[in-house]
Amino acid sequence: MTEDGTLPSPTHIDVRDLPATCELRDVLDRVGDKWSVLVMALLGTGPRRYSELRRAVEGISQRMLTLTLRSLERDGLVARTVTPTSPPRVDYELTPAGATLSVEVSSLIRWAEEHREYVAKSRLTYDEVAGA
Amino acid sequence: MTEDGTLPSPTHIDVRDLPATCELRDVLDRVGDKWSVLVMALLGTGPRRYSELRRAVEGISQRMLTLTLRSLERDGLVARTVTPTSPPRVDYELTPAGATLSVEVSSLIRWAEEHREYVAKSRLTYDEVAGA
DNA sequence: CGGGATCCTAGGGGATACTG
DNA sequence: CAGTATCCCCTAGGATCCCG
Repeated sequence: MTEDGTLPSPTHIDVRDLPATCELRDVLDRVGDKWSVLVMALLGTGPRRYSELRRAVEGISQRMLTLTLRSLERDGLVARTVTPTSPPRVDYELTPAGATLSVEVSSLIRWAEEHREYVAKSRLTYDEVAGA
Repeated sequence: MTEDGTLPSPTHIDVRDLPATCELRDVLDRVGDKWSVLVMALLGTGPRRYSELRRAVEGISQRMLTLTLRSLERDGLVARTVTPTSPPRVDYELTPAGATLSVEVSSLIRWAEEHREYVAKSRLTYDEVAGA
């Protein structure tokens, strides 16, 4: 809340744990969204063209890829470079700030890879107990 | 890569970078969702009761808190303990696997905190140029 | 090739009310 | 206290077509 700089009411508990939850949210939303994390991780390995990203992220629609890239660009995490050849060529690469995020995101993906089976198993067990 | 329009090396791109994108997705979705990351981070500092979480995560609806906790439990990341006193008491804590994720998630939050201003500034600049 | 503009639908998620 | 159940809105996001 409090966009004007005034601090939120000091009466609440959480602030020590999660300072400025609300304001963090929209930064985290970028990380949290469906595609950004994949795109960031990919760009972490080097610049990519639009079409490369489209093929690499497999399953993303051109609309969402564009939207994702725009948001990332807007947030200063990705830089867009247009080379007006014909056909046109557009490259995307991480900014320095983007690179630092990419590191975090990549370790998140690593976590997901390492725990994929565990999670799958947990779900089966849970559903089994609850379901039937 | 290639300065002209020709393709770089053949179909090399994604798989080694993002193996099994599709299957990773539903694990990442848990991280990516709006509330899980906050809840995980909070639980990373110790067990919490339902009502504590509700107040701490401030802004979450009881519905979403329950849903979030259920998913996390289902994924084997959070353990639920009911103490049938009256009034009833329910505690949530991270499982060992959950704890490892909590670490990742927390560093993500730290990133968000550290770059909040940068992101905000970037957005202003971008919007300004775009002429919104 | 790299997008913008449109249309449209599933389901994420808030508000509110009820229960053991 | 710790949920469950309903209603309902809204927008994330896929599909499609077009354009420089």
